[in-house]
Amino acid sequence: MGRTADYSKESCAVAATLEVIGDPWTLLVIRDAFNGVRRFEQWQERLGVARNVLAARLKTLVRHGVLEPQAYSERPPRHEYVLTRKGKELSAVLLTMHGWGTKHLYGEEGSGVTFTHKACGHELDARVACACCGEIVQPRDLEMHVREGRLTVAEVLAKDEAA
Amino acid sequence: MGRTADYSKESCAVAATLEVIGDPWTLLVIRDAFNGVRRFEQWQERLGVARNVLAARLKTLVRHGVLEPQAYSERPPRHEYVLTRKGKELSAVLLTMHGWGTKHLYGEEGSGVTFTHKACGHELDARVACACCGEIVQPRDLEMHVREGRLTVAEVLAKDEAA
DNA sequence: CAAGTGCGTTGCTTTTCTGGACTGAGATAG
DNA sequence: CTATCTCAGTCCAGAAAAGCAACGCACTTG
Repeated sequence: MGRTADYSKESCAVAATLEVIGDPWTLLVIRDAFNGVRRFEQWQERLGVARNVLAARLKTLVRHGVLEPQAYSERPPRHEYVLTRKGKELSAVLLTMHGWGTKHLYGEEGSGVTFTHKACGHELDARVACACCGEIVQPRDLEMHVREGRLTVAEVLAKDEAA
Repeated sequence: MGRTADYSKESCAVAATLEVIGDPWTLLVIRDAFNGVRRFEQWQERLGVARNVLAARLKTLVRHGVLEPQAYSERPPRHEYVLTRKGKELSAVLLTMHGWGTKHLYGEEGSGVTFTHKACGHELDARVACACCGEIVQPRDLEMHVREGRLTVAEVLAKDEAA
């Protein structure tokens, strides 16, 4: 494609997140990472994504600390990519997308991918809860606010890559 | 850009969802919709997105039933776009992205956009909960499964547009 | 020493975005 | 009753990014 979309002048956590995981394929790379994929060839084969694009995605995910390269062989020098804690916490995004797609696109039968909640053993139906009061958040309970004078996405991402 | 990425052969609710909201700008269009934006010119001005791209995005969001055109003037004939129920439920995705970006990209001070949970009056810190047992879902509690023989994303989206 | 594996890079084509000008129906102003 | 303004787009040239396929390189295996 040409993903020229540039959200960097915004000053919003959603826009900043999109700057990290908003490229085409990126979220599917992460999804597969949750399913145990760790190596270039595995992603390439499963997704059918172009090799140069995959290489670019892996590079930026590492740059942003979502994936971490880990050597699994000295000779020949080979490494695999594992999810960092930061990366694992993207499961929240994956789960809500999965939930929405299951409810509104796939029907009852569900899609070819499911998540199990090991704590209770059931297939997970994800809801968003408020960390403060614990209630399930309904769209009508939301109010969005905009504040001025915050760091732009560009500034925030520069810091993020430095870290 | 050139978003040529084609997930349609996949058979996964995440991929299907990406096919609807995975285009650049789309999620920011929806974010602004939650903030009360309803008209072409408003989105265009706020986001600075190219007009043709915005027109294309609005069209596909309508096609997928995320936005609904609603006349607000007969003469001249003008309409605005309002979120459907399906669209409002994308708040879950927005909230988890916002949460991740706030935690991992912006720090304590937060970004320029916040959500308030009207039920408890606090700034919302979104968590993913299991609808079945009510527990907050930790990444480590997840297990992903792949099943065969499900509808492909292409098939599901064709149905969705028909509906 | 020939072929294979894992992980990319390089080059060329195609698709999509960007930016800006332009259109068209109607409202508003003088 | 012509001239400008608003809204909601469309159109077009050019740039940026993805798609595809071939090649490179460092080792290993037969």
